[in-house]
Amino acid sequence: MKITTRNDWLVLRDVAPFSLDRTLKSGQTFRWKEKDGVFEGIVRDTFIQARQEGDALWARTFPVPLQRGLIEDYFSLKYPLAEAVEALEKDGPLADALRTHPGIRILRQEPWECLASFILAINKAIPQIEKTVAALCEMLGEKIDTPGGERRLFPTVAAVARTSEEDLRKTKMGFRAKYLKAAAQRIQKEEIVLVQYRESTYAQARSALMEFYGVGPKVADCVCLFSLDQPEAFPVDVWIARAMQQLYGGRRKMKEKRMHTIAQKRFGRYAGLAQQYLYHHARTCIL
DNA sequence: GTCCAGGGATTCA
DNA sequence: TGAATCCATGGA
Repeated sequence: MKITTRNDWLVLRDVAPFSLDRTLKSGQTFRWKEKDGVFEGIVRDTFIQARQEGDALWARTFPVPLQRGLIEDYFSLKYPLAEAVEALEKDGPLADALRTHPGIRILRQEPWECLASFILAINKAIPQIEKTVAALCEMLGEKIDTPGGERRLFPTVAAVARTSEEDLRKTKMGFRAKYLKAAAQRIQKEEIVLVQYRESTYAQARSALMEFYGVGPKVADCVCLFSLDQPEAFPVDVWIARAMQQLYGGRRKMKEKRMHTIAQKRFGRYAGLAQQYLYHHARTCIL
């Protein structure tokens, strides 16, 4: 990867394999918006505009320009994706998904935003999740000025913790409000630092997350995979369950426990990546 | 009106 | 242990 600048744009060349579009639309994150091929989003305190031209990723950041490290880190551009895909392609049933949707990478998100977002995602459809997350940010996020207008950061733990369940529910999060508030209050009270689980084993990180009220195996796995450097995490939602049943299940109904066993055995340290391709494939093609 | 969604807690057998 | 049931909400 070679990086140059054009005015305040960063140009990251030779990022292949990488698809900005598929990566941001594969259900990992809920705040990015696209117009005319330009994606706009907020990562931590930074507003980002990004577009892809072939094997080059163009990006600019506000208010601090040229945040090359942030871009490389968030999009996992240094992750050896070609090597991972080559290994996964040896698994026959997975080959279609890998070939049909090249360039999906696992984002490296901020853990609190990731945890909160996937609590809000419980038993919701993606457009609804996006609306609720947007409403929550609008209600509680800090304002920042950007060239695209005024935007808001994702709300802090403290901001959520001090908001009543009744007010949280104004964002249409429903029964998830008590889960979200409980998580924020516990993090604050016990001074939990979520990024510490980047240094833990997958099993430790997963079980620690499941101690949060309202966080089960699926939400814990999403947070492990999308924010805590736990690549073997394998979130099983309804789409993954269907895909696993169809590709690896045969006649009898496969239980969730077995799906995790299969993922670990067949995909190992690439399980999370395999899951992301299966998820996108299930939603766009096979089911 | 009915079913479903990047599920989890609770209740019941 | 494991299988129903309830939970809010909006789109299809």
